[in-house]
Amino acid sequence: MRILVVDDDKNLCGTIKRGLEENAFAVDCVHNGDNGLYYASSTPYDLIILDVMMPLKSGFDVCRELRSKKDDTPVLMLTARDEIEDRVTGLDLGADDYLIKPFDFSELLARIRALLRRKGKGRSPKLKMGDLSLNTVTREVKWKENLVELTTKEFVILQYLMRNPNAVVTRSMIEAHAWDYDFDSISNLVDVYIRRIRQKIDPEAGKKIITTVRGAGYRMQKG
Amino acid sequence: MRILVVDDDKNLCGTIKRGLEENAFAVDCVHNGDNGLYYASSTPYDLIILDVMMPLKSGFDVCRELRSKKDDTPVLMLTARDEIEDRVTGLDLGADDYLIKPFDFSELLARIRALLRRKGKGRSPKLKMGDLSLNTVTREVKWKENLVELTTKEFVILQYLMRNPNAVVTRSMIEAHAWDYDFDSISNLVDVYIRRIRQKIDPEAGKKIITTVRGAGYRMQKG
DNA sequence: TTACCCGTTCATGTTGTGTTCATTTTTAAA
DNA sequence: TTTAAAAATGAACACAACATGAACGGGTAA
Repeated sequence: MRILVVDDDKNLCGTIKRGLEENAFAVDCVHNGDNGLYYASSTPYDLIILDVMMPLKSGFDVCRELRSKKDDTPVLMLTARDEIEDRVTGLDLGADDYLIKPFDFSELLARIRALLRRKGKGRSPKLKMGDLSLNTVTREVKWKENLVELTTKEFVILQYLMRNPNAVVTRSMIEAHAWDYDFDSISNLVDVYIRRIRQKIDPEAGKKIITTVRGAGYRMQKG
Repeated sequence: MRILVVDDDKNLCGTIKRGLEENAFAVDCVHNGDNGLYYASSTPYDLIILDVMMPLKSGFDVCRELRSKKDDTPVLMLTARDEIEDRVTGLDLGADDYLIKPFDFSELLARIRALLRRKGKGRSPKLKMGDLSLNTVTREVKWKENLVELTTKEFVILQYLMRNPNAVVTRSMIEAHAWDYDFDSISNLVDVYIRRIRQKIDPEAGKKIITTVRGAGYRMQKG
């Protein structure tokens, strides 16, 4: 899950980024509206967090321009308290939800999850494929009742694969979802991670759980 | 457990805040109805203490607006003796309990505990995980029948972990629940506390009781 | 005042993860 | 069968994340 944070308050950006990364999101931060628009249109994000009050180009402006480009990425607006009446404006412009600053982080997280679910991106916290199950809340992965210990990156990648059952998931897709904006693509990082995930789930059956589609990517079959 | 106190009497607020913090609650204070509403709607509290008599917006007003927003956070009303007849009004508006000023602090505490229990937030006063047990009322923590002496903050954090068995609890989550509203997040305070708790429970087995989930946070396994 | 406790910060040590790279194995096409 | 590209593999390294010990300072009690 990739999230773009657009806020001129670098401090707040940092806090949000850290918190979200703890929750297995990949986060990019930019500090003005123009960069926000640029990032948003050049990369597929699952959600965009937009501060309303920014110099030069406001969150409203960014949101309006996004929607006029038929970009329907979920947008969560951050507004200061005395801008509350702007809420209506924001929602009119196509924002999906708003949050009043200062806010509690768990509240932000809850709203993000709700939005992703609503947009069909997040779905259930429990994923299951055959003998393999994954719980995004407890961060537990089980293979035939045995707990599988995965690192953060491994967990993110497996989760992404499981959210796309039966589909071929290309390396670039995995890279785009699991890493930040700037990623040097000429590397076999994804291969290495797939190997490790397979190994940890089951040293023998691993290759059957995540199959290789030569020339394209990887695939997990449902059932 | 986070509590919001709304009372225009700053002195009383301070007293309540201090008393509750000594009993392992995290407390925010605001001094008028508008701010109360704002805080209540932007942050998830476990309980709200509302003074009835406040200039501009009364406790009744705040309570009414809260409930009309489908917010069912437990509300404890504080009323002066000569406003007793207002009791009915308050309860009608959705307050859960009331207390007559001046009151005894232990009485306040008892009612808060009762409310939290009733609303299922406090759940059982006794938490248990393997050889470790924690009693929220007596504030006792036992490890294999041995009493463990924890400071307030240590107790709050351990309690929070134990209320979330098996789940990964991130640093941001711990910070949000154990500290007041504004917390400078770039610090290793949580790490230090975890270390102390582990040490006090059992210098050797500590790391097994509270496990580290690298890149995410900490976890306590049930069973 | 002095002494003490607790919450907090800081500097330093330790370890696991993310990443790179070189080499071997598999696969599909010539 | 041969060959080249794609993928798998194992090992090594760097650094960020975490662990740890010590010290500071404000508040409280003796």
